[in-house]
Amino acid sequence: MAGPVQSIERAAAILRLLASGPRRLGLGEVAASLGLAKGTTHGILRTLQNIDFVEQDPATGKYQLGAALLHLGTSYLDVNELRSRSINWADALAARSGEAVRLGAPLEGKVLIVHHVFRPDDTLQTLDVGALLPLHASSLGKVLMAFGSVPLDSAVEAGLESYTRHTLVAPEHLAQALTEVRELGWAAEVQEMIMGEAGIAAPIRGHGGLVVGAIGASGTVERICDSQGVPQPSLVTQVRHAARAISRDLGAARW
Amino acid sequence: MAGPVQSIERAAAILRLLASGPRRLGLGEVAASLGLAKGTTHGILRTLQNIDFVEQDPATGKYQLGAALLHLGTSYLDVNELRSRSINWADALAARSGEAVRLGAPLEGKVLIVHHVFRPDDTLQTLDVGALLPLHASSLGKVLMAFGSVPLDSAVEAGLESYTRHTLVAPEHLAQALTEVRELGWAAEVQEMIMGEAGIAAPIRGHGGLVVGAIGASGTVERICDSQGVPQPSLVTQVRHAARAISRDLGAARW
DNA sequence: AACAGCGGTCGGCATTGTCGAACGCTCGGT
DNA sequence: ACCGAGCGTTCGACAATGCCGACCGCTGTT
Repeated sequence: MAGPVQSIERAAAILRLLASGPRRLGLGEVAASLGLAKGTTHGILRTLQNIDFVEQDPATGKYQLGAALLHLGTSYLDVNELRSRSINWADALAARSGEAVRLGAPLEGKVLIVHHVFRPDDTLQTLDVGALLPLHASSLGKVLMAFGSVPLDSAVEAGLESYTRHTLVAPEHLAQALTEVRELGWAAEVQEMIMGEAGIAAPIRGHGGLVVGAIGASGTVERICDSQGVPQPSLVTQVRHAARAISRDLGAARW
Repeated sequence: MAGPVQSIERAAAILRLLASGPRRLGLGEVAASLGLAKGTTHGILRTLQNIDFVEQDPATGKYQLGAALLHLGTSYLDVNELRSRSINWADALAARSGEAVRLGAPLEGKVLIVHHVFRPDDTLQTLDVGALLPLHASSLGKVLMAFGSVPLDSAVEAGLESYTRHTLVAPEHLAQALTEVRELGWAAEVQEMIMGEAGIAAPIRGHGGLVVGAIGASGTVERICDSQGVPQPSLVTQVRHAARAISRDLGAARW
C-alpha cells in the first residue's frame, strides 16, 4: 500500500505550475488550476514561502518561484553522476567537433539538459542547463525513447507539438523513426525544432546496459549535415565514440 | 495563528540536508539527522522520489537530490527580476573593469549567487550561479548585512568560520567593518575567503529603497587592489555606478 | 550460522491539514 | 465618490491524514 504524502505532492504541483509559465500567479489561479480550496492552497504557499521555495510580490500579492530552489538545483548538478563522468568527454567532443555538446536525461516526459558545452567559437550562446526539450523534436529525446529510457507513450500523451514543418507529429512516423534509431544506434534531428538547426545524439548506458541519458552535438544545418541534409558521418562517429566512452565510465559492460 | 504545513517543512529539511553534503545519504542517516521516525522519513522520501525531487541509488538504497530540482532552479532564474534587470549592467561592468562580476541575494544566512559574468579574459572559470557564499567573508555578504538586508545575528549564529588568517571572526570586528561599509556605501573583502583573492561590492536597492541584493567585482588581489592592499578607487566607482543603475531600473528613487 | 544493520512495511491513534465561509482590502467602473 | 467585484487572507470545526514505532526480510559481516 503506497502512501504518498499528498501535501507534498500538492506543494510540488504548485512549484511545477509556477515553473511552467514565466508569469507570476495569483492565489486564486493556483487554487483553480489544481482544484483546491483557496484556504488549503494558501497554507501550502505560506509554508513554501517560509522555506524560500516561493516568493510573493509584495505589490501584487502574486507568487513566483523562490531562491532556495536555485541552490538545490545546482546542488543536484554536483551529485549527478552522469554529468560528472561526462564532463571531460563532452569537453573533448566539443573541441574536436567544433560544435555545441549537450547531455540529456529523461524528466517528466521531456529531456532535461544536465550539461552543456558551448561551441568553441566565440559566438553568443545561452546556457541550456536545466532546460526541458521535447522528446519527439530533439535528437537527445529520440535516443531516450528509442532505447526505452522513456516510453513512446509519454511523448504522445504530452502531445506531439509541431515546431516547424519538419517536426514529426504523427505517432506512426515517430515510431518508424525510432525503429531506425534503434537499428543505427544513433539519432538525428534536422530542422524539426528550429529551422536551420540540427543535431545528432547517441545513447549513454549505465550499469546493466540500461540507457540512462544521451549525448549530442548540435548546430546549424550547414555544419551538422552535408549538402543533401544527411548528418556528417565523421560527426556521427565522434558522438557515438563519446557516448560509448561515458558508458564505459559509468560501468556499462561491452558497449 | 500560523499553520505551516509541517510535512512540507520536513520535506524541505530533507532536501536541504541532501544538498548540504555532496554525499548520498541513507534512510537511517536522514531520519536520525532530523529526529524523525524511520517510517515517517521513508514516506516523505518516497513521495519526493515520485516527483523526482530525490533519486535513490538502486545499488545502495541511498538517496540524493533529484532532477526536477534542476529545472525548478533554472526556472527561478527566469523570473528573478533582480537578475534580469541586472544582466546588461553586469555584462558592461565586467567588460569595462576586466573582472568577474557576481550578483548576490540573501538566502538562509548566506549569499546566493544569482548571476555571474566571467572575467573577459579566456582563463578557465567555474560558474558560481546557485552557490552559497558566507556573509562575513565576502564583499557581497558584507554589503547585505551592512544595509540591513539580512541581520548581523544570522551570520554570527551561523558561525563565523575562518577561511584564511584575514577572515573577520570576531563579531565586534565584523560589526565595526559593517559600520565602515555603511559610511562608505560599499564593501571590500581582501583575502578573507581565499588567499590571493579580493572583491568589491555595492548595494542594490529595490522599490522603497530597501537593499535587495548586491553586485560585486572579484579577482586576484593584484588586480583588485593597489600595492598597499587598498581597493582601486576606479574599480570602486565602476561597481557603485553599476549598483545605482540597477537600483534605478528596479524602481528605487534617488540612489 | 548467527547477528547486526540496513531499507521497507503495516496498522492504530490523534495529530494534522483540509475545507468553506467570512473578512478586509484594493481596484475599476459608474 | 460611491459601490461592487475580485483579490489575498483568516478562522474554526471536522475527519481524513500522515505520523509513529514495532515488525519484516534482506544483505553483508563476523
